[in-house]
This record gives sequence, structure tokens and C-alpha cells, in this order.
Amino acid sequence: MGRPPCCDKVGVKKGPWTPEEDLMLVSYIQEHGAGNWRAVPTNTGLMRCSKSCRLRWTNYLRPGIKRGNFTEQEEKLIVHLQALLGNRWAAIASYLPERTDNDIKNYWNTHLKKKLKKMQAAGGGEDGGAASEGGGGRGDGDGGGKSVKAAAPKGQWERRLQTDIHTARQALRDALSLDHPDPSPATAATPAGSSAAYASSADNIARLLQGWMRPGGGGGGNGKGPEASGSTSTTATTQQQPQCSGEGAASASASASQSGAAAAATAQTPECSTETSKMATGGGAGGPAPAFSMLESWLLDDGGMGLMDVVPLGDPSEFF
DNA sequence: AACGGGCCCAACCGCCCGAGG
DNA sequence: GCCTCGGGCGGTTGGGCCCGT
Repeated sequence: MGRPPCCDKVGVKKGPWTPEEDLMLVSYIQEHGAGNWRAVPTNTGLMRCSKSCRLRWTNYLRPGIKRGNFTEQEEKLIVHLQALLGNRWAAIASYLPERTDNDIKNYWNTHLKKKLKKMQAAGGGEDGGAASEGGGGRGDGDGGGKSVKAAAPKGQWERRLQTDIHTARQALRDALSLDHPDPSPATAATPAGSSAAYASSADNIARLLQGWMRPGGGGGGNGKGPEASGSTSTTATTQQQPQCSGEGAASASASASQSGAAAAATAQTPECSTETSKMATGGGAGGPAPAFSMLESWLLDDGGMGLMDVVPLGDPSEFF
């Protein structure tokens, strides 16, 4: 039958989140960890749908998120992964741990789609298989992941993946070998000057928490916007690390992203790792699915192209 | 300086899947 | 084995911002 909505429509606040709400959410997750979203609104007093809370956390507040300024490497990676995986943004996001699926999706829809179209119009497009858009390239049309799933069971999907893989492999190689001046674009390609431009969510949280943790500091940031970002925040994220709950590890990766140690995602203590991977997968922007890691290493192992440098994946040895 | 159009992004919506009872 | 619930994912939309005229 018709499933009732995830939350009562009445009395549920919608629209942009206020700093206060962010603060409430973050402080709750600080204490209890991410998960059990159903309980979040009731426990925090937020007049928000549980889904809304989850989304806000995963897409904006979660530490370790890089916003804006997609590097060329990231761009290419997205294009080719899209060609490979279709509109499975969560899967794509798992290769770009600092990006959310929503972000990637937005970027695709606003930038890359047009870019590819232009390239195609300009005559064939160097991206070959990446031209998945619209009516046809990828068979399923742009129904995206859903139609992929709907049209083909997983086995079939994987089979088709294998057929595409050759093309993808070549394309990926082309893309990644074009230019890799910076080994870790996640950080290096972030212009130092612009780092403040897209103050990371960690910064936002740090600001919020700085105010929150100090007695009387409540009310948090006046404006979640990056424009409010000062230079104060880099340490706060690490300071605020609680025990090894999900966001603790996540903020580890946040600070990692700031220090350029992208691989920190894997440098968790063992007891953290499960929680972290849970978080990661939960956010859709985290831990690579084992199958994909294997696939990826297969894709890349012979070239030594250093995607591992480009994309901080989980330790492949975990899966072998 | 004002207006209009286009672009970008945060958030919402609906569907699907897996887990638990 | 079935049903319900919670979580996750992808598509879409609306508001705000920016740029050009």
C-alpha cells in the first residue's frame, strides 16, 4: 500500500538550514554518532525530517567534504566513471571521498553535461565512451542507475560493465595520463588562495563547535556561508575529535585533506575502521566497494598511472 | 545604476533495497 | 514468508547569486 511519508508533513520544517539547526545536528552527532536518523529529530528537537537531517549531514556538515573547485583530474575522473558506471553517483563518489554524490551530480548536470555536449558538437569528442548522455550511449538511456538496476539485474550489469571496461580502461588511461602535474589534486590542485573560498564543511563545523563548546558561545556561526570563514578553523576539527565514532574518523580525514594526507582515510585505528566505513558508505561518499576497488586496481595496475595518487582509496590490501 | 537572464547549489521528493520483527 | 521500517540513491526543483546588457 501507499507507504506513509518518512515523516509527518505537518510541523516539519523545510528549506535552508539555519546555523542553529546545523549546530544542533552536529552536536548531536558528535555525541551519538551518525546513524539512527529516525531518532535525530526527536532527540535534538529539530523540526526536521530524519531524511533531511541525514542529507544535511552527508552533503554539507560531514567533515572531510571538499566543496567547489573541481580539479581537472577530478573532472576527468568523473567523466570517465560516469561513462563506466552511468549515473550511479554514489558509486562515483566513492572514488572521490571528499566529494558528495550530490556535489558530483550537480557538477555533472551543470558543467560536465554541457562540456561533453559541446565536445560532441565540436566533432566527435575526445572522450569517446564518455559520451553517455542522452538517448543512448549507455543503452539504458539516462535513467541512470535506477534504470540500470531496473533493466538489468546485477549480474547483467556487471557483465555489461566488463564489456565497457575495455573502453573505460583506455579512456581512463588517456584522461589520467594527459596531465598530472600534481600528484594529489585533492589538495595540491586546490589553489592555496582559494582554499578559503570553499571553506570546507569541517571549517563550518569547527566554527560552529568553537562557539558551541565555549560556554555562552552558543548560537554558533552567524551564517554558514564560506564568506564567514576565517583562518581559525583548521585545528578545531582535530580538537573536536571525540572517541572513535564515525565522525571522529571522518574528521580525521578532514584534517587529512587539509594537510594533504589523503591516505588518512585508511589510517584509522582498527576499531575505528568499521564505524568509518559505515559512515563512508552511509554518506555515499566514502568507502569504496570492494568490487570496485578490485575493478579499479585491475583497470589501473598495469599502467602504473597512479590513480591511487589521484584518488585516495581504501587500502586495497583490505580486499585481497 | 537598474533590470533580466542564466547559472549554481542546497534541499526535497519519490522509489528502491535490505534488515528486523 | 510476509510486512514494516529505516536508510540510501538518483532525479528534480526553487531560491539566491552573478554576469551581461
